[in-house]
Amino acid sequence: MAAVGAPLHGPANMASYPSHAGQGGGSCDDFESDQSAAFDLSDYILLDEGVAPASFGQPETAVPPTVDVGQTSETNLAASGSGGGGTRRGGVERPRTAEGSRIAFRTRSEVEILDDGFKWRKYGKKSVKNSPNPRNYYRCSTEGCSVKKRVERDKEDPSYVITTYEGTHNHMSPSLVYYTTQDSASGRFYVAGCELPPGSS
DNA sequence: CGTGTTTGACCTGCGC
DNA sequence: GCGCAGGTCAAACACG
Repeated sequence: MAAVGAPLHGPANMASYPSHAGQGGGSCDDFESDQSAAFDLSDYILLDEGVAPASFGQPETAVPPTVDVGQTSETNLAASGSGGGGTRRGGVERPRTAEGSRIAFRTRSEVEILDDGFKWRKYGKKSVKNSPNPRNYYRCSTEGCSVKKRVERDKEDPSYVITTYEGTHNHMSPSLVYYTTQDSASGRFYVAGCELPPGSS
């Protein structure tokens, strides 16, 4: 079964993964107000075996290995090309390291650009066969960070945006640094709270 | 002028 | 071996 998370709003428990514009302010109230911007995180799907993204805030033991995304009725993400060839990706399939962990989110949003606090640089746009909507390719613009994400609208419900993250940030989100903590043992980042610590403003 | 976006071309892998 | 499809590159362009 696919690791489809329960419907979520404003991923306060997802340190560096999708949220929405306006998060720069960084507070619970912001998440509430985000909803007015037509953002609703509906599903999250782990596409790849391996550790959860460091900033995802979950021990990797809690992460189901190798998820069959194709089982997700509305989110045939990796299966978008599985009709004839499974995940036939272009030549650049990279080794599955921690950098190669992938996770997809399905969010309801009017805008495709979900500001997760990181700075992304668009490097490509491609129309995909099984979807009338083009797929956009972004790369984390932080130097030394090779995290990528693909953004496309749900072919079945264009009101949903499917965002696929690939890789793990090796740095903190500029907008989340205020309320996350780093585990000294693993070096991973966890959400410490939803409010800015005193004196951080 | 610097930064980011757009867009067509190119590369690579897979199915037939 | 060929064609198709996805992913990436890079030059041109737009904007602040």
